[in-house]
Amino acid sequence: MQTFSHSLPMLLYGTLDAVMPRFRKIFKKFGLTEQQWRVLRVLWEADGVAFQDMADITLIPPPSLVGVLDRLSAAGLVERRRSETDRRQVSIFATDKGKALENDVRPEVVSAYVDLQASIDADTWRQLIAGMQQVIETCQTKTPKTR
Amino acid sequence: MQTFSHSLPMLLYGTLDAVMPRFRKIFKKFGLTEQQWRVLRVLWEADGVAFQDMADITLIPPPSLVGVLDRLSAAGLVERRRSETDRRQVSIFATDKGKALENDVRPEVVSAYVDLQASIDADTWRQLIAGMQQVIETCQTKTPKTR
DNA sequence: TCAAATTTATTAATATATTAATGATTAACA
DNA sequence: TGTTAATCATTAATATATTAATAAATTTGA
Repeated sequence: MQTFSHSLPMLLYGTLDAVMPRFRKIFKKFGLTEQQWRVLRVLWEADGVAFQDMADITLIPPPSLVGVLDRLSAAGLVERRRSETDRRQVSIFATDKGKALENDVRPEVVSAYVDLQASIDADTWRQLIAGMQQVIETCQTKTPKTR
Repeated sequence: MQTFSHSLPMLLYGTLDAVMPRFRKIFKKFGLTEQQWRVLRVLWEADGVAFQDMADITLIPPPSLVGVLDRLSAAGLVERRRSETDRRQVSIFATDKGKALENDVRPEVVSAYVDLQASIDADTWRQLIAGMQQVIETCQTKTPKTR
């Protein structure tokens, strides 16, 4: 079973399973899911993001993003605005309520992230990050995005 | 956005998004989903696996595994057998039809995996694998499994 | 200019993830 | 021994992923 469990995909899944529960616990404390947090995290850094860009940055597939935004809208945390120049396009904005969440949620998330990073040898961490970036770049040059 | 997109979780998700489509295409060619393939992959190596062990090895959460096994059973690829000594426990076995799939699917998957690995510098690959193993081990010593 | 092709967000259908709860069984132990 | 606690697979409810299809809007090219 060694080969299987030590394969790149299974280790990627396993690392996420090891790392994410602690973050999800924080999100849940504020009534957020992981995907909802990703959307807000992006808007806090630059409000007003095109739907497609949001999908690309958060890595949430467009059909899933529709539902995530529906629920964030229902919670009064974000709102959609249709472009005047091209009425097919939609941009997403954080509401005041959505913006206000940042001060509560983000410090805890940052703290957990700092703890995580501190628990790993610095060189190992750097190589891990660099390795993933290389895999991503290599794959997308071999299989360029259709868009 | 750099900080966010270069965080460990987002890079893990991004790497999976970069790597998995090619494999999923192969699975689909044989009518399998990724999770169904994982279950069969385990049974091909050692038939007759306890439900709980299957969940642990495949990283499929037990509630999801129930459905995966239901569909694999309906397709005639695996079967459940309840333990005689402890009737709570269930073990999973591949049927002849399930076993027969190995010769068709696995070579293609192995080939894609070899290609993937060959596209990445050997040292980078090794460090990537080692880094993830270290993160997994570090996290599970700090948060030992409840079971 | 106008019909065909393309883009954009969305819907649809099915599969899986997450968290909590449940029913059946077994273990613990007073 | 009998009752309580723990285990195991499963169900339930909701959210997300995957793939294909669709409706509305825009672009393209003859």
